[in-house]
Amino acid sequence: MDEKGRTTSLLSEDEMELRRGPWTVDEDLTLINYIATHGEGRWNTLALSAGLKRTGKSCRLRWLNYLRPDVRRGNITLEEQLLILELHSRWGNRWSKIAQYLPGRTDNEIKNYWRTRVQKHAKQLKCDVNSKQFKDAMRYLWMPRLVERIQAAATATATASVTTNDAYTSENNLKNNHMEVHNNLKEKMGFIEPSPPMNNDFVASYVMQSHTPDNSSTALSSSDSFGTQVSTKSDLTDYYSVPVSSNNNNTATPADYYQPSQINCITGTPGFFPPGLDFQSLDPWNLQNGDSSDNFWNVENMFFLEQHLMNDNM
DNA sequence: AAGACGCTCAACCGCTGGCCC
DNA sequence: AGGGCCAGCGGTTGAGCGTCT
Repeated sequence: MDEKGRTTSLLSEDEMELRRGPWTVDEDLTLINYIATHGEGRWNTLALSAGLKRTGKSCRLRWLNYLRPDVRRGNITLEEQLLILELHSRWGNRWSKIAQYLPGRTDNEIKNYWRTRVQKHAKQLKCDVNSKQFKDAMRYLWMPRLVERIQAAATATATASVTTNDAYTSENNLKNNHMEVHNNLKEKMGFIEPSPPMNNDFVASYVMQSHTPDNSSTALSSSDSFGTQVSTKSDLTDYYSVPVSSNNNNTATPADYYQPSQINCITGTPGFFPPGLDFQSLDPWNLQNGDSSDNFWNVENMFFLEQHLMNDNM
């Protein structure tokens, strides 16, 4: 018998009477205590040594997705949603890769978010989640709207912080967290941003890229930037190397996203938006209420998107 | 009140690639 | 070189819960 724990292979699952299904509190405590003492790794032997009648796989999953102390619980934030949408547009279903850029979130959680929220909307629109139409809708409607909501929330919090030190501290912590996420992203990509925005730079980068026509021909003009193909480093460099205009203090007006001419310029897709459609009159979002991106899929937007998809399919 | 339905998410399954012997 | 084991990944399932009718 070698030191790699091959003793586990000598026992069938039946012989070990392995448990399946939901974990009990006792099992959780056993696993936590064992890892606290001995550390992670060698999951099959860990399961045996800890006296858990679980497969190593099951132990690993329970630990990584639930018991790990740095696992973040709670709703996916707007910033996280934006990041997920963006990263998924670049890497496709590479959940673990995407999860690397959302500290504390697991690949399982992101995958579930995608399947339950994003794919649901695609289904409602009767289109494939991987179709160009849906991806366009995501990038040109959903994501810009997320940016707007994030900025609105930041503005509201900043205003409140004038009178509340605690709120100020909290906001700073939030910003620092986002900065950390984004800096981590840049660091991993080996990209040096030329002129970092002052505020939430990840969000700001969206604003700047969409306000920079020159850039539209690179990162945004083609459906190639969606797809499931793995993005190259140069793709990302293009994405972040947006010439920073005079507006580097994150005060760009998100409403610009909704101007048809600009969007057509960006997409290079004539007819994507109906001529004369006043996007600014489409304000389905309630900035004061709710926190869910689901708000986007209200009657007006659904109608508009369905119309677009129908036209596109004809 | 209760059954149907839909949603969420923890957990499982099957596969793959890497490592070790 | 080839077999066996392991960790990790993406896809899928199903229990639990809330909402609707």
